[in-house]
Amino acid sequence: MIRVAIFEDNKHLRETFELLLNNTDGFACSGAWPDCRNIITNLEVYPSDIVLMDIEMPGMNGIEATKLVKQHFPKINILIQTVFFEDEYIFNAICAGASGYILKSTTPDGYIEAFKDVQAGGSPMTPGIARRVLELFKSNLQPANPEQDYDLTSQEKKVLKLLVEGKSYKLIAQELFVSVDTIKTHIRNIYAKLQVHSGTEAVSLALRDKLV
Amino acid sequence: MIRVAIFEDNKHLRETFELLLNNTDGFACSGAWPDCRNIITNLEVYPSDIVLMDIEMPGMNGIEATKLVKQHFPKINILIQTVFFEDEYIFNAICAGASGYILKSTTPDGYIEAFKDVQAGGSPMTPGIARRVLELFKSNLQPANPEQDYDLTSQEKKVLKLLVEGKSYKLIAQELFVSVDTIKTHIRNIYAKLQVHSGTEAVSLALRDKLV
DNA sequence: CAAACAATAGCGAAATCAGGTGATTTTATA
DNA sequence: TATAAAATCACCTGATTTCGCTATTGTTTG
Repeated sequence: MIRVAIFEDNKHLRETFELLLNNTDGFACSGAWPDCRNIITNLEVYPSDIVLMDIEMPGMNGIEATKLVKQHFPKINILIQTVFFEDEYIFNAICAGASGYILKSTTPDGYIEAFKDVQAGGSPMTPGIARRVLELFKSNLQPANPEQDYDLTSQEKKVLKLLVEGKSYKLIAQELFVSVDTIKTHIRNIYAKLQVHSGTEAVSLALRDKLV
Repeated sequence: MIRVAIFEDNKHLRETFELLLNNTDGFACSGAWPDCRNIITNLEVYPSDIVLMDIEMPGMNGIEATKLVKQHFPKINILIQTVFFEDEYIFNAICAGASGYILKSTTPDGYIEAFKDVQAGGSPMTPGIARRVLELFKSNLQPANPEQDYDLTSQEKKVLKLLVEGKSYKLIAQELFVSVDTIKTHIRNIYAKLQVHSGTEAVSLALRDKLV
């Protein structure tokens, strides 16, 4: 029996969900509330496997509530439903720990499917949402610079790595068993190749372009 | 009419897809190949809206092929299908520009649905895959350190930001319209708060913990 | 083999930085 | 309005860094 708690401010929708769940084999509605006041207490009193969460609600919004629930009940899967398509919402919902994100246009069967998917460890998503997630993923993850190699030699890479770790010339020299003057030479060459003029600049560039 | 090109090394599957597409209203199979040799030429000769791409294929694998196709035909949507559930594959497929990622267990109707979703600008995903994407998203995007604030004041943050940009004390002073000695003081305080002893260390930490 | 490159090393000078100490003014907030 | 926190500035010292030039020793490669 999969227990689903509903947080949805629209009375009609809320009651529809409740009815749908209680009339579907294998499902039960563990509770339905119009807002997230006392959400933690409510979920303590009415144990649930899944929370269906509306984003736009009076008082605390669904994303804040998601964070809160995840803190107190990490095992509960939270399915976000909304009419909003905004990247901002999607992004925040994911970061808050949502296990799924569906649009409100979904059919009753669609909801039941989504609940089953969530319970099985999946993350149902409207394809349109999924596309946004992929785009967000790409734009946030790929640091633009694919093929900037700067032609650093292996020794130069080692030196740069140690520089990134905040080591001084002297320490780097010790670590690589060479003289400080050699490190000076290497760093001079690194600066020339990266077109920078200070350690901080080099470190910045190295981290941004993933040279280390 | 949605034109779908198939790249799938399994002969039986390939022919099944061809049949399915040619017998579904609104769809046509623009071509079916067992590998990605001459994929660009093939797609030039047989224009397509969607490519259904297997990952595991002899010769060039589906992810490499996806990259290639996206380079030449940015408008073609590529639907990856695979039996693999590996994060590595999912990650690379997304970065390569795939518009969807479904498991091979999908039903014929499921494929048609997926094609429609892709054509409508969505990214159909098996819920299990979607979960992996969300996890990847969270782990790759949130760099571990949510609660390290270091209590930097707003001016200190500005200074740190400029330091990260590789500016010297003198330049930072000019930019903030204060004296170099003030900048020195700020940087001394920043170092104390971050527990570091050099600019490179501070920049490293700032970038890693997203303080800027 | 000669040329190019990588890695090593040195010297010197000017600039910059890291730290210590102390102090004043502004701003926020209880 | 009193107090704390933030922001400002100064002076000093020693250490470190940046950058100029030069040079030797291997290694690779056309």
